[in-house]
Amino acid sequence: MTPLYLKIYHQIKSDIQQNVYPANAFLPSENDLVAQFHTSRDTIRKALAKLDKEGLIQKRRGKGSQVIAHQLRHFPISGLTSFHELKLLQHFQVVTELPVFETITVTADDQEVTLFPIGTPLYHIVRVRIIDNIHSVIDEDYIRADLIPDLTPAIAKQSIYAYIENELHLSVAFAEKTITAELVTARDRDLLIGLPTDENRLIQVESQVHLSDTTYFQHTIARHRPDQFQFNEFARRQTT
Amino acid sequence: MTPLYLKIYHQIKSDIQQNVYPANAFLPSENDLVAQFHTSRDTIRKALAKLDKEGLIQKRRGKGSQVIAHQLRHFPISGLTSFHELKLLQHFQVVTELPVFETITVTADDQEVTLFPIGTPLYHIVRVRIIDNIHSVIDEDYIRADLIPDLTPAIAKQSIYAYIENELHLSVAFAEKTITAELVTARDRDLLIGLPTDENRLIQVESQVHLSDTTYFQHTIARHRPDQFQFNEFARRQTT
DNA sequence: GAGTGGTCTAGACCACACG
DNA sequence: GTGTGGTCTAGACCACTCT
Repeated sequence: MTPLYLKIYHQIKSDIQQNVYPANAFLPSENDLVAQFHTSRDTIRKALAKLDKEGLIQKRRGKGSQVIAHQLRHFPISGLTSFHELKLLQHFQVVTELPVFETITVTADDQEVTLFPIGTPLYHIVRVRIIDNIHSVIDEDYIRADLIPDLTPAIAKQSIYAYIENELHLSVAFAEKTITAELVTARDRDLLIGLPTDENRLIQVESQVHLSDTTYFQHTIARHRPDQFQFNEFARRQTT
Repeated sequence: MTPLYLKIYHQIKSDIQQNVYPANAFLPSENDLVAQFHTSRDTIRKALAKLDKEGLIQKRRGKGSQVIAHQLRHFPISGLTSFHELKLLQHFQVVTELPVFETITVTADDQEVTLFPIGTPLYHIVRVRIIDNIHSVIDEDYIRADLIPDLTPAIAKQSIYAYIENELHLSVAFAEKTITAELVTARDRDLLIGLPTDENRLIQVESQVHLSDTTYFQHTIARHRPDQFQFNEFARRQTT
């Protein structure tokens, strides 16, 4: 059963996108929405809080909730959305290659890279994403094999997250991400066919991903061809 | 007057950082906290929601609120925090140069770059940040001069945000950010003294910043030396 | 003064985890 | 069953904006 506040959130979000509430217009007041949806103010406020967090509206005391006019029609790449889901939103032709699919056990050497304890059984998966015929990204994954069993190359070529969430019914909760610019290695040049020779760095997005019971189950290193990389974010000023 | 839920948030956050609640431990239940702080459950839940959003705790239905053990002791560079504030958190020696400080009026050419309408009066400010003796960042700002009057080079060398918020009492609300890797220009080489010649790109963080009445007042382009760039983020999986 | 969103209260029922 | 967090209600008072 979907919570009521989420239904209201989706309704209002849809109305914003359909221009029922155009950019810079004000939504009905919270009291009006209470009457309109036959619910309590707290429920309305939860729906509006979610719209606010995502950057669709700006709330102002004494005035109302105003629809934000976005400069760039961005879909945030932020917020832990997987590659597969991202590509569905867009209309790119994507081919995935799978140069590495193996199971390993963490050694002292691996430990520093993966941040998993020695002895942990892992899947080690390397995928190359070819987007509209350009070798764009190298995705390297280390995934705990005891928690995520029976991974197959077929699943890796589709969506690992869909398998984790829909088949295993595990809940992915949060990740710590770090974006840096790293020097190109010989292996990078092997995998990213067509990378111009004067490019000396790739943009790296490194993530440690955790389940909702806070167990750390996945380490991902995505290395992007620099001219194909873009990261968008909607950020609110901290209130502290 | 600070709202009660923020006081409770700060108290619990401090307790987490002081290891009163160590990593992986559970906080007292919401009902216990209600008794402890002599308040209502909703107020406690607001405080916990803020801790959850910032990645300090993970809430789990039927179990409790667990302190997240962070792999990297990160302070998120995310969330619209200004350069000046960031540097205060750390202990770097920072020198700011000010090669450009001028007022301009937007022309047809500028419009595409700044996204401001033709005729808008702007401050155009370029700052170079030298961190621990390394020329690390070029900050280029376009700021609406009608909204943010009387800017001076002295203010630009300190913190423009402190001036906006503490002197003008305006409220910075949100920004749209885009991170890309851009080709180095001749001007970049002039300003970023010491940039290695084999580096062909800078990491660019472009932001459109808005006030709480949603007016767009600042366009910022920060270009980082690639070996000095790092961007950290705590991201939760979208519930949609 | 009227209307707006921000905070706070006190209570209810539900879904889930665990013994 | 007991305890946990998740949702929802109905009401109150406050701070702010605008006329």
